[in-house]
Amino acid sequence: MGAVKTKRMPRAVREQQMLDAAVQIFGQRGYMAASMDDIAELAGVSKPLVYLYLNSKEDLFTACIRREATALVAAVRAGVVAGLPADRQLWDGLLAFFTHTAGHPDAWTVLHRQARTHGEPFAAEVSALRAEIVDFVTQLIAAAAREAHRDPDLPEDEVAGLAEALVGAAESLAAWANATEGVTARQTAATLMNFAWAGLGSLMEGRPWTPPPASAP
Amino acid sequence: MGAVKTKRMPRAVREQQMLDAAVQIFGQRGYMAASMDDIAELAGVSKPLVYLYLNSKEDLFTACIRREATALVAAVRAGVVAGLPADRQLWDGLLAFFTHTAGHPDAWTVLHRQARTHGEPFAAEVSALRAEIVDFVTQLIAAAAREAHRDPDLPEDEVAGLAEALVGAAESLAAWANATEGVTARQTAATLMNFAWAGLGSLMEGRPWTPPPASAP
Amino acid sequence: MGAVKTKRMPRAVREQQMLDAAVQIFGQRGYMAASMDDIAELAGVSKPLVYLYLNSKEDLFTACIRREATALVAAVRAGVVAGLPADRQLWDGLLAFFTHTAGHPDAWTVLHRQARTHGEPFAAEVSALRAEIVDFVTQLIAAAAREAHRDPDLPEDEVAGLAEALVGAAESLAAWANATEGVTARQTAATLMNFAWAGLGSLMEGRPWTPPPASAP
Amino acid sequence: MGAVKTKRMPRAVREQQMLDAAVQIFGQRGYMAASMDDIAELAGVSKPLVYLYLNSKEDLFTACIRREATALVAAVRAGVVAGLPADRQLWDGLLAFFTHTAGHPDAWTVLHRQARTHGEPFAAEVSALRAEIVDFVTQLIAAAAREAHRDPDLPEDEVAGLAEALVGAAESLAAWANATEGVTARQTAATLMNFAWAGLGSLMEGRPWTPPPASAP
DNA sequence: CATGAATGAGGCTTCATTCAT
DNA sequence: TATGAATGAAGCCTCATTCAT
Repeated sequence: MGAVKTKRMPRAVREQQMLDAAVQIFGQRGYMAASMDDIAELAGVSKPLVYLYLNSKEDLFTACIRREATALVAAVRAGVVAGLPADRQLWDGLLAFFTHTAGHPDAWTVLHRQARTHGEPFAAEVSALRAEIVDFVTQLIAAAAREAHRDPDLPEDEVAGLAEALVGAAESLAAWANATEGVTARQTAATLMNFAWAGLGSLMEGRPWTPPPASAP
Repeated sequence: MGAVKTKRMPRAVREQQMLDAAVQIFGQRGYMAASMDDIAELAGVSKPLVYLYLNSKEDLFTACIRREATALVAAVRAGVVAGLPADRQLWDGLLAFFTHTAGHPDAWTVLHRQARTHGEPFAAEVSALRAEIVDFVTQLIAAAAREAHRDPDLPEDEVAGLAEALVGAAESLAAWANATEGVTARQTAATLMNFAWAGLGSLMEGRPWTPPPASAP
Repeated sequence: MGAVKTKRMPRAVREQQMLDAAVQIFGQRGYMAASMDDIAELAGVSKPLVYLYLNSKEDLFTACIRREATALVAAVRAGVVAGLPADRQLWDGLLAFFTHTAGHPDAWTVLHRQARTHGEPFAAEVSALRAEIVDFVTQLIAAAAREAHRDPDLPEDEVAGLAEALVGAAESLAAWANATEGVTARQTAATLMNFAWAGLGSLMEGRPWTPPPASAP
Repeated sequence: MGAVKTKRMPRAVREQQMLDAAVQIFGQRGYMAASMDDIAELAGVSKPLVYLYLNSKEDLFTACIRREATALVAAVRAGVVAGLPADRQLWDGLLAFFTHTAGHPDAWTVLHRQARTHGEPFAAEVSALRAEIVDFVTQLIAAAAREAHRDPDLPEDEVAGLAEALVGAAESLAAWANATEGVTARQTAATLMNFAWAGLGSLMEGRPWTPPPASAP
């Protein structure tokens, strides 16, 4: 099922084939369990060529992360139109996000699970991606609050926390959706929008909620 | 750094030491990257003893998962008082959850990331844990709705979806809180409570949110 | 299925239990694949006791060989009555031999296969057994020839070769009979007696056979 | 002592070197006691190369058995000329057989002792070899009987039994000859030929032999 | 540009054997 | 007499990585 064995391709193309194979193997088997043999075979090239182009397993994995992170951010960016209202932008962003993760499940596994599961060279790569998305969501939430004329009373901390929670939920849902049969990206996005927008409180007459005081030790 | 090298301990004690070491190593390095050598050394015993008591790397990992899953469920149960109002129960549960995950970060990594990242013997172990917690949350949400006299109109599906999303967000936040300096369990719990209770929608005049129609392809 | 676990038995009895277990395990699994753990467990004692009584795996194996070799020789001796004609003695010996090997298949495996398969400490033990039996057969053949008044013309070398061939065939047949369902010791002995007595030549008018001259190199 | 260390040989050649080494080590030490390290060292290569070419200890052993079984059958076939009388064919076959086993003692040990001593993957391999030889001998015996005009009265069963016994004796003798100083293949073949042709009965007036009735228990 | 040949290092697992009680 | 606790050593196997062509 690997790439058709064609000889003498330009380097850029060969590299992409290798990355395709690597993402698939890394996503399905995990970083440590993936073997360079398997990747080379799936890519339809010999192992020394993989080393010639991509140096080492670590570099290869890093290249995968970078390529897929870039692609994911680009997909989300492409889905959002700048001038629209905040909730519409959030919806569009989520839809683009879940569409991309559903379309590239191995890539999402690599980014969400494998890269974070293994030590420092890789976790940092994903942090950039995540930071960018959290930042985008933070701005949307702030904008939404502004549009709703709630500007005076929204502490920056709380916005950041909400954004973090929303992104965390989205990440979780993306993995869950990929692992579950018959869930579309639209459905996943709608679930999260409902959760975020309506909340549980709205079920209960909107009365605000405050934590009880910490009990004495 | 490892356990003090004491000779001739009863089997039960040694087993716990081994599990302690294993959780730490598995949590920090991942299942595949963890070596039985390292675990044995950290536990202060020789490798054959680890095999004598715990059979194989796979069995050792499973034992870790089971022990930590049991401990986590027990901690959450212990934090919740049955008769109180639903929102208070949810708060108490979340607080206990985040307190436990913050106090046992390696254990949480093992449960949340490592066990899920590697195939079927392990994922199933965690599913039981997760199912139990989702169930608990589902009942709380239903109870909350009942308390708020919203009983007629809450489809079971929606409650289940909300519970899923809430648990997913909690899982993500636990990992995030462990990875972030200076975040207390109370803060993490409060963030999630706010997100879940107030929702984003309450920021915006409470108007319900509906997805736009899918654009033509 | 191991020996019933009874405490405080006299040493001699315990030792026999251990040897019983060892013969069974060595016979079924082979010397190298047999583990002292398995033997101790089957014998119903702890491993250190095995070492206390029998020193080492090598010594244990040697003890097995010696015990079984002695028993086999004794069985054959007991089956033969001194004064009878040579052919009757041979028959009785073979019958006793095949009866014993059929009744103690693991012991026969240990003697015939395992002991010879592994290096020098063990092969020597079995050689004594074999030498004794070959010698017995040699004398019988010589006696038979004498009874038949063929004394002048039977070179010692040829007698020895015939004895060797007969014993070899018997060893082979014992293993084959144990591995084959529904073959009795009598049948096995009869097969060999027929082969030895009648020979193939008797099928062909008894004309003697002589090797062709070696072809020039 | 090992093969001369020549680098970069074509795969087929290296594989034969490895099999040579494996047959020697397996034959001298036994399957379980042989270590892949020793085999690799004797072959003059690193262990991973052995695994790359031959997969596993089990596969390596099987490859040895197959190669040596094939070679032995080929040697016997080459020694026999089809048109000659049956006794001459049998003699030629035995001579070729004992010549080959004497020339390749380790190979014979592998086939006769090691392969049979260890369980099912291997025993089956040798059974094919044995079956082929038994078949060949069976036909020769039948042909000999026919040449001697004994066609009416030779039950198939008896022919088969005689062939079994003859082959068993040959196998035993081959091992014995290899273990005994100064015995040539010609001598071994002659011993067996005499035993088979003349029989012991011819020493004793040719009177047929019948077992005494079983004694009452 | 591309690869067949080759390996050092390390991981999982098991075993014979001993000590301290 | 008897054993639960413990380990040094070794074996099978795999992998990332490099040469020489």
